[in-house]
Amino acid sequence: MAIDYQGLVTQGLARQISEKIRDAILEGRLQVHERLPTEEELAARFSVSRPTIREALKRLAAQNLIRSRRGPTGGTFVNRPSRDDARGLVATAAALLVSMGEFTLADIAEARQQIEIVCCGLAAQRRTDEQLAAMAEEIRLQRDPALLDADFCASDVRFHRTLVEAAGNPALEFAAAGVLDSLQPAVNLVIFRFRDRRQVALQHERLHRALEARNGEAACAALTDYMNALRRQYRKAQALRAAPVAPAVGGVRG
Amino acid sequence: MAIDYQGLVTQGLARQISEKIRDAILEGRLQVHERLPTEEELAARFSVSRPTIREALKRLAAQNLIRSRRGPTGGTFVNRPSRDDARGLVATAAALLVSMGEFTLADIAEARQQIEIVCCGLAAQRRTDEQLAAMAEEIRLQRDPALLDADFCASDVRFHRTLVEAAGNPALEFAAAGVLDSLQPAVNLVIFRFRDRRQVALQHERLHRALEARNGEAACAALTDYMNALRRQYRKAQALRAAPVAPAVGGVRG
DNA sequence: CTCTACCATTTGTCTGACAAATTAGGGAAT
DNA sequence: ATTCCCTAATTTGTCAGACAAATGGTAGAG
Repeated sequence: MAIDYQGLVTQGLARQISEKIRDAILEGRLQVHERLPTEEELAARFSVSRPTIREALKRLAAQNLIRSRRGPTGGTFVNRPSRDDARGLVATAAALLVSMGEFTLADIAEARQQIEIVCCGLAAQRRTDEQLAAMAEEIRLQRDPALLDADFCASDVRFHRTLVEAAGNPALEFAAAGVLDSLQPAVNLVIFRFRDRRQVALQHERLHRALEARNGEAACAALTDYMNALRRQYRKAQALRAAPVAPAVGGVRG
Repeated sequence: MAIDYQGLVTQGLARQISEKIRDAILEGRLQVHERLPTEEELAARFSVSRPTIREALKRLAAQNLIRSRRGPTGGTFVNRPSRDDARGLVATAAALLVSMGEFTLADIAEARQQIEIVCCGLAAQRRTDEQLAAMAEEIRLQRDPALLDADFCASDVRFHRTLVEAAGNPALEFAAAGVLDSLQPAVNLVIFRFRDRRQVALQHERLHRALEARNGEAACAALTDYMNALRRQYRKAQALRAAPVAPAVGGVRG
């Protein structure tokens, strides 16, 4: 392969430029909060026009890699990527894959169960009192009969996110982000009609007590029961969707 | 909160437009492979200029949500998001977080161990012969003394990715993508000098045999030993970095 | 010394234009 | 009649210049 021919320039200037800058950030040649040259200067450096530079910067802005401000002290700055930003990116990607049917609900439920079981073991050792209190607060919320279904689901997500957080491992939290923030709502949307909210709150409380006592095995058992119940309800929902005698399930498409 | 004041238009037109289109895709109002209007028509619809539309489209292109082609049958099309694209996004985000020091190496190692242990149990039941063969091939590669360190690490990553794949759960695979594709190379870069390659290949083979026999517990045990050894070597590397008597570790910054 | 008004700088957006790519269709040659 | 090539049309990619909006600094007035 002695062929290069000057690097195949047929891929779009903006794309190449954005990748150059992205690599510079990833490799640390551009420090966080460092201000990069003005758009005009960048255009001169790369020998392209300003709109092209702007398109390249937009690509990076879409990934939250840079931020821009107007004014004399303004300009384009390298962003410190926050965990929440990363979580959002992962959640979006996961949501897309779900909506395209790349995952089955059974896949999602299983992945969630396995990851959360891991978290239960770790959280039993490492949970803080604050995290315990946050879980208790969600349980209290979930007991409110006036709570809307959507809010109940949101509370459910927050509860389980707190569980993962209580495992005290940011890397694990990152890995779980996609499954929790995006996949669980998908599950909820399908089957929340069939979920007994009091039962859910009860199981949550059982889990909470186990973590309070730092009893990892009890926590795992509680979670397993919870997930098994969820799976039963999911199968029930699936059966009804397969043979929809009564329009019990509201159509997803409005 | 009776305040809205027409929705705060101070966020950038391109951003708003890209979010509108993104939501349309996520909610299924735009089908995959559907062609959306030409840039000119979009500009007219949104009452903005074409560069603004282009900036919005660039943001979406950066997320692989759309693709563009020139020509009469060209235009902008909705992309079917592939798992590899998603994996790439997650890996990039993870790499960024690692380079910013959001995760410690201990976090990463633990997350990897926990997730892979889960996969071991599932893979013992579900692994296909093809996956088994792929693992064997990697082991054969890893036994080659002429293999470069970088290639050895790459083979290591592929081996473990196959393990996750053998668990037969796409959602779990997605969750593990960040930890495997991006975090493990980071680990390898730090400590690969200290890893006994024959030892690694041996442990891999032990894992391979356990999966071949569909023995989940043996697979978990093999992986645990492997990860514990890795952790020991990591601590050794860390100690050397803390007190660098000899320049055994090449600087990362060249 | 403090506050206000102006100003310079930088990004955000617009207008208009041309270049490049790619397909459709017509015309010519076999 | 069929096949090949060439031209034209359409759409994105890039460029150039300009003005608007925001924002922080600074000079001047009280």
